[in-house]
Amino acid sequence: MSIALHDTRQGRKLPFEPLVDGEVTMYLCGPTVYNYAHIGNARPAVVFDLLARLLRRHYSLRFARNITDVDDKINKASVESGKPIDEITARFITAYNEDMGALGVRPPTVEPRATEHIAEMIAMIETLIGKGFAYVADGHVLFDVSANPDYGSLSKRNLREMIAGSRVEVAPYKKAAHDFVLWKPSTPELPGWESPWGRGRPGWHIECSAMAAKHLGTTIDIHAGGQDLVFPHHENEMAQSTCAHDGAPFARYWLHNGFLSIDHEKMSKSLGNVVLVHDLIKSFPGEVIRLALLSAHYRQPLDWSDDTLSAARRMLDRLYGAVRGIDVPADVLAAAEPPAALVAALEDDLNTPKAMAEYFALARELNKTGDDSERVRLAAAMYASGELMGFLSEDPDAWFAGEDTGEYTADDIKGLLEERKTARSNRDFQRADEIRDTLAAAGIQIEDGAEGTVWRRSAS
RNA sequence: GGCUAGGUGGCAGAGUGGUUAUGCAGCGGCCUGCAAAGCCGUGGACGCCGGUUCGAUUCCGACCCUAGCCUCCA
Repeated sequence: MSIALHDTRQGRKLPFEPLVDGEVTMYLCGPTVYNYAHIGNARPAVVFDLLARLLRRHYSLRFARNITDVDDKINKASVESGKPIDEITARFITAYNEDMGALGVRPPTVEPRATEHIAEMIAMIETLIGKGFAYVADGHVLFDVSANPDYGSLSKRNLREMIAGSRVEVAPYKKAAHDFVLWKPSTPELPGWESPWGRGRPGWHIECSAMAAKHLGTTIDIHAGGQDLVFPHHENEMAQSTCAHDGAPFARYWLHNGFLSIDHEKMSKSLGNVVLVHDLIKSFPGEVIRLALLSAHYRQPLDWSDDTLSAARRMLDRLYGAVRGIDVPADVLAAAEPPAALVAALEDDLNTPKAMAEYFALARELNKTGDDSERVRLAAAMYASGELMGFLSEDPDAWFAGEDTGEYTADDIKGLLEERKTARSNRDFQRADEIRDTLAAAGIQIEDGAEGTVWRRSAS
């Protein structure tokens, strides 16, 4: 077993070795809870859930995914909706976990909330001030980027370029344009906590540094997130943590997933093309959305369109079709393993397209063989692969039955198929075909197999 | 303007210095009462221009194009 991961900082694929033998720590930047998660938010959750599943095959994994529940966007949402902040954050934390759960994302080991770690943030800020990496100015505490020569090594940019490219007005209390806020004052109506610098709230980056240190330790193995977080968020986290911890490395491997676009456009409120997972799961099985998100390699850009989902649906139909009608005893299932080639593909920097190709190869092998014990063995491997990747969690018949549209219930269909069976045995093919056509018109396809007739609702 | 990734067959999307990706769609066949599903076979590709090489889609350089970041953003 050897896992290789692409590290953003070094810009290449590296063999993965945890700091402590047999144990892995991983931190993923989670949601800011002011709205429902969109499909772009879901990509890192799904991708790194898959990585977590893979890592757990070999290691004891401690996986933290934070919740940002103090943020100016939340404050804004509160003002706009007239609802208290607690109500908003509670609602969207629940919604996030439900939505991600529908996509097969398993809960992380810990899900720390920013508001429950204010003391740790204040302590870390005090440490940074004490060591000369931060300064107090006009009620704010700022990180002094110039005190950290390593700044820019993650996002591969240097200070001169950043200053030249800066389009932001520099706040008057900053010593330098690129210094960023660790703590800022709050007005009475805004959420705030008492601190050595007065009542205020944390800056955008310190929460992750504080929570990662508390729950995973000074040096973590894997830090993951979306590509757009590389700068400034992760660069700043790395600077804070490294400086607070006397130069101890913050994250040993930095993983970033590529951006998701919608019909070749950036997803944005102004374009009105934001796709919410909350809405999508009303129309599509979670596994279809999950596969759509995993259909491209995680570091590649992914363009989302109607075709993405229908293609994923057809792929899953093929997988479910292969295992349909095969009873796998529980003990066989428990002992089953995914094919080595599939695992190897995932262990090679999460090569999901390659893994899917191996998955289909397994399905083909299963479809080909007529040997019953072999079919059971291969079906068990199909399910074991599904367990690893987050697919085939449904009963195949239920999968193909889909959502009951109300036109024909499963019992109605069963009755019609009985009638058709009789007609066929009487060689009354006209009546048999009539029934088939009737069902087809309602979106129900039937398949006559050696073991009888099965049916499926075709994708809407 | 700077930084970082990309540009692969009808579509999606891996990968490789010379030999099949895979899925969907197409075509031919098998199976079927006919279909469907499945199986077998099959056509079709590596942005452009140079260079290295016996040989490049794969390595190097220039160019063109696209995306992300440089500002809250997964």
